[in-house]
Amino acid sequence: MRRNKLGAPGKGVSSCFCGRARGETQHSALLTTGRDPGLAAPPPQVDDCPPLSYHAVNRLRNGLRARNGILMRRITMQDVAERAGVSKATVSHVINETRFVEAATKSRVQEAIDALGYRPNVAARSLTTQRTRIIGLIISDVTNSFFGEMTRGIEDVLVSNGYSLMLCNTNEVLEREEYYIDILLRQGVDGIIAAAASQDWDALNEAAKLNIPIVMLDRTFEDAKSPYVGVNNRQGAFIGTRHLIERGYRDIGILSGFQRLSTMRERLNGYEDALNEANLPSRESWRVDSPLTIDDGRRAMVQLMAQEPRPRAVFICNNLLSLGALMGLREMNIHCPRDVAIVGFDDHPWAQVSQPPLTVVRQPTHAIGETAAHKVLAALNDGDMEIPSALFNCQLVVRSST
Amino acid sequence: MRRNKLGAPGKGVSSCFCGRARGETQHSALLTTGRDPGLAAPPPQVDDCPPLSYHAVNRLRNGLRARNGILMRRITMQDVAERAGVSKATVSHVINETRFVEAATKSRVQEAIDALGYRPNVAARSLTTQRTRIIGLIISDVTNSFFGEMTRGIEDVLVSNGYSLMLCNTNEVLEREEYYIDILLRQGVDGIIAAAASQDWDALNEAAKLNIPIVMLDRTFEDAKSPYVGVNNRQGAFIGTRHLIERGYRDIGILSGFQRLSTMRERLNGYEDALNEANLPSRESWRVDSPLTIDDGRRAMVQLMAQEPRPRAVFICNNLLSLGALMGLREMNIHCPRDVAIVGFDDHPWAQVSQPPLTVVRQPTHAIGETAAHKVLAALNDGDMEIPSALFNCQLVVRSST
DNA sequence: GGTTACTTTTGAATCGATTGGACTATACCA
DNA sequence: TGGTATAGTCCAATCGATTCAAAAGTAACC
Repeated sequence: MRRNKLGAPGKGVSSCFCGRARGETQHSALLTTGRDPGLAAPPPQVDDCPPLSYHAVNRLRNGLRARNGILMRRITMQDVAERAGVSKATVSHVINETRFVEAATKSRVQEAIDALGYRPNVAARSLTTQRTRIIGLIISDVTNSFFGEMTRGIEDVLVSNGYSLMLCNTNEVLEREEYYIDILLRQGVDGIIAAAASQDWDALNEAAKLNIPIVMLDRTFEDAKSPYVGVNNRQGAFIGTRHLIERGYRDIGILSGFQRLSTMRERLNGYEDALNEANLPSRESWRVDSPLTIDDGRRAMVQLMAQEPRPRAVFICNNLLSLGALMGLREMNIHCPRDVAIVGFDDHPWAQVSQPPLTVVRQPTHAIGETAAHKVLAALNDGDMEIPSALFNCQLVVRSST
Repeated sequence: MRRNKLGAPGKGVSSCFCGRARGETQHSALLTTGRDPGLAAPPPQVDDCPPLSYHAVNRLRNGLRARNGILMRRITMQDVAERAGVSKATVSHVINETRFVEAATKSRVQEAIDALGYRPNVAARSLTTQRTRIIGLIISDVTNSFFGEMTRGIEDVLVSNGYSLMLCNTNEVLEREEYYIDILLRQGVDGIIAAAASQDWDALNEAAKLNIPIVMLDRTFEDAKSPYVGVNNRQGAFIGTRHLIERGYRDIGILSGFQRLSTMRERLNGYEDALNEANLPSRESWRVDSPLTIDDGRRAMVQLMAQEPRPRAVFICNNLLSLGALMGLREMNIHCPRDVAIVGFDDHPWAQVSQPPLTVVRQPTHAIGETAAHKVLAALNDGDMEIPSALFNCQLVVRSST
């Protein structure tokens, strides 16, 4: 029992590190090493030192050594229990309020916690409780202000409920989405909020089988088995397009994203609803689909405006496309709104200072995020409750581009 | 040993759920419950069923029951081991490549993993390894495209190295920052990247004591003990201001953020460097500090332009302020660049389509994020290495506002 | 056949919490 | 006095992995 496991040459960790301090009064969490563990020469053996657990050794080797040379052993519940003179169980019950504990005991425990700066280990807790208090968020790109603002709304709600957010940007790449879902499941997230890149339930099904609540954000698809939070895209596109009609435009094109996204399909529908209502023809060649990036938007707008005849107004289905479209018009020296009017989808502060300030259909992004977060939490708190979807209405914000 | 712990009335969970399937050929992960666990009436007792662990019971009660009525027990390493006819240890070694395993054994294990759809439990792994492969990111607000883009850069690097990102928005509120740091430490993050709201090392010191690598993002402060990744703000402000001078402007004001942020102090310095170089006076009243929001920027700009005499050019220290400033000018009917020229800090696509398109000092946001991520990972991989700070240069992008 | 050396696999301890059941002490009542 | 109820704690099993030390198997050589 005397042999010191740290004595092996080459490890370079001082064998003076004797594991935890014993005795009631020694509760200092700071232990110092005499030598720099980075060096290769074996330290002198000190034999009246109990062996270290391999975990302790491992931690040492892995560098749990503060740069100032002071070692901080992790404070565990056991330390708190010893200092307070109670059992681990009691400490746990104080922390989680899972059982009644006498006031005097409770305050002794609390003092010990404060004095030692105890911080529960979430991994250990998760192992028993099977919950992590982490929610995974899958979106295409935080850089897109639309997703950025939703993310913010989600995070606000989560943090005020004691949950953390794990962020995953898929860039609309299916493989990346699948990869992330796998990662999130390994991490054991309690729930997932997803603006899915995929078009079916397959990728999310893994999560569903493990009964992890899922909330579909922004988009959904036919066979989705989860609540959906987003806007009424058809209504949004409808009011946007109708606004153009009311302003007297009759030749109205649409710059849309790929139709595999439910949002884009619905927006196209709303656009056509408005045209139909006004008995205006919908011209095939004025309907341009494009990937949802600024540059693709620019190209698509150029393509649209190069046509003969060309539309006098365009409904644009996404903020990145709008931005690109403005760039395209600038390139072609086409003036907006004189030569062509524009209504965009998604509002953002810059739309107020663009040339021209953009008329847009606004989505309540922050509220959508908040709602989505509330729904995952609701599902977590009551696993059996059917969580209804939430559909927000869009709002028309009229500026100078129409 | 025959009594069934699930028999307690009111729990409403079928006692037919007998824990894991035994025997070699039964490896189906799907177990069905006969009744809806949501109902209150106690199910009939089935006595030849071994007792469940209280954890199993707990999980059941907590609703690990897929909505389609199919229960999926979590697949553990033990299951894989049994199916492959080896021990847990061997499975672990196959997965982590920690020891040589014979090719035949290895492939048997791999088959079992695939067949069962085994997914390691990160919490359990973290408990022994003391690592989580999670990096915490503390920023003020993802909604700010500057942070959004850095976040993106960080996430890209992390994910391609098998790490996950936990996102924390502090809104520049100190308490929130402290709260988050505590949370991150409980979660046991491996490292932290922080655009700190605080002005000293206190908040981060907790993390430093636990020897968790920290990278300061965008800002730093005097006593910071960690590497810093950001831009040379002084140089950036210098070239921006000098550009104004070169364009012939002599009455140049500055719209800045609070001087407690290192970035803002440096930018003010750069601005003054440029004025000094040209022997231009720096007028106290043309130096306006403002909180970093769009609306505050608008107000500050209005205040600045209401002065008599007023500056003929303004250097603006942040993208939100620039946006607000443009709004303010629009309100006051002041034309840019005719009445006042503007150079902003931070570039963003909308700066190309604003009225007027903005001349800006651009920071390589994505690269900053990537570098920051690389630095935490480097610190993790070699705990003893001194990680140097990285300072990027800014780039002037001339558009029409000057 | 026995010893040694090496390869491959396994048993069991461990990480740091949670929690059901049991234990102890005191109070209350008959 | 003895039995029961209750309040307050504690013991020990458990979650699902990692990893040390050692066992089991195999080959080589005398």
